[in-house]
Amino acid sequence: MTEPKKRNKDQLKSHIRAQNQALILATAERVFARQGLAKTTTQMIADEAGLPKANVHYYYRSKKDLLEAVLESILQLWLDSVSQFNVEDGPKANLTRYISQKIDQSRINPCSSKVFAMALIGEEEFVLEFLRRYFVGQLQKEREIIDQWVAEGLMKPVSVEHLFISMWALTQTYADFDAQVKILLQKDELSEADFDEAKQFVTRMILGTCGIEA
Amino acid sequence: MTEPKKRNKDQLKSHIRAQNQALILATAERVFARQGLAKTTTQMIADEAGLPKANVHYYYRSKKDLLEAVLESILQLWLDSVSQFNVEDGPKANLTRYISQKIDQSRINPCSSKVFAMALIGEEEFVLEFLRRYFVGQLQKEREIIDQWVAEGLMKPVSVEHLFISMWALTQTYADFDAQVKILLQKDELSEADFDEAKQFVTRMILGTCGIEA
DNA sequence: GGGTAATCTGACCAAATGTTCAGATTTTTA
DNA sequence: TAAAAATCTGAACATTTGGTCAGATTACCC
Repeated sequence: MTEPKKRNKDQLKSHIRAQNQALILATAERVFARQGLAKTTTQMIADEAGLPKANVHYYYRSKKDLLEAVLESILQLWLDSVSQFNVEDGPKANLTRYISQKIDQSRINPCSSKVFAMALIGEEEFVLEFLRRYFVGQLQKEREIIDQWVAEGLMKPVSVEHLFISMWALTQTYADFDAQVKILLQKDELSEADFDEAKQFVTRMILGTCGIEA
Repeated sequence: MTEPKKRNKDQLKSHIRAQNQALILATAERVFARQGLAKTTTQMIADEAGLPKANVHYYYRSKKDLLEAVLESILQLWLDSVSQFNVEDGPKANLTRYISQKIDQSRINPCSSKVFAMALIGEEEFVLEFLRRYFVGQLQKEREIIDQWVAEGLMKPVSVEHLFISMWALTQTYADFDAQVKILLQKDELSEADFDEAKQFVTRMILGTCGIEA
């Protein structure tokens, strides 16, 4: 069966499973990002992973299952690597760190970013459900913190929703639409320096909007 | 043949052709935006247009041809409706107008915006070629104008590339990732008022970055 | 109204693709 | 080491899909 019962409680013994699943997930993410979600075939993923197609289907029953597993790993990665706001450090440090972490993510793992964007623009129910479950509550927390900062005179009042929409748009555009960015910047590949410039530009923009001195 | 010789010089007489092509293009754009480029089948487009599939293929030899025709019409629309910078009016009026026009476009024709974004994220050669041919030169013109404004002390010096990347990201996110925006704003549909708010927010942000008083 | 060009369309086809499955092979357990 | 569980895989299948085509129908011109 595709979901075999563990022989005993120590499921770590099944390292073959973990290893192959990781290989398939990483490969699938890359192929999805390069080819687009619908254009990608299980055959492509299998070939690139060096496995027969039937073996891929042994671990992931359907293409949809595989895509959702990829999306889940992407979302998990993000939850792990973007830290939340903490009131004490104030708006400047928090916003700067948030933007820096988001852009680092886009640079270090552009495939993740692109697959997520593709799923979002294609309105995949899986990611919409995640956003509904996670982001709405998250935004509420952030709103409270920002309100507090505003009350303390640490920043100007701004629309929290539009602020986050803007930060997402600005930080992800460099990964998601890298083809466009590369053409505008007239570069074959984006260097770390380009991302650092982007980081500075976006940070200055956001801090300025919040009335925070740079 | 698919490319029939016009019977006489007055090709306007062939209104059937023009009419059906327009119907197919408009329908295709809608379906592409809703389903994604690869998931869309010529059958879907035909059904939604109320035509047999073979009739669609009579006007557009292949799916790729049809997609490119759609993209071309989208790009043409944009060239027509976003006016260029003119030095005399100064940075504030120009930037404000540019942002306003871009967001209006996203609101009035969300399908166009989304199809373009899908093609861009999928790195369709057709749009990349357009960007190379058109945008690079366009950016050069805009850079000269902005340099002039900076020299006249009308605005702070900024990276023109990042400025335009930012304006594109900010103005299009409301159409391209409307699903995400709707969830964050907790609305079923975005109203004109939402877009106006976005317009103000983005404008304030960009003007601030350029050191222009609001 | 007759002839020609243009348009339309049902039927068909070849290729691609997601998925299944039976049996071979390997790994783990007892 | 033998049984059992897990993993692997070539081959096959059903469906979908882009695209074709011959013949019917309609529009247009003289």
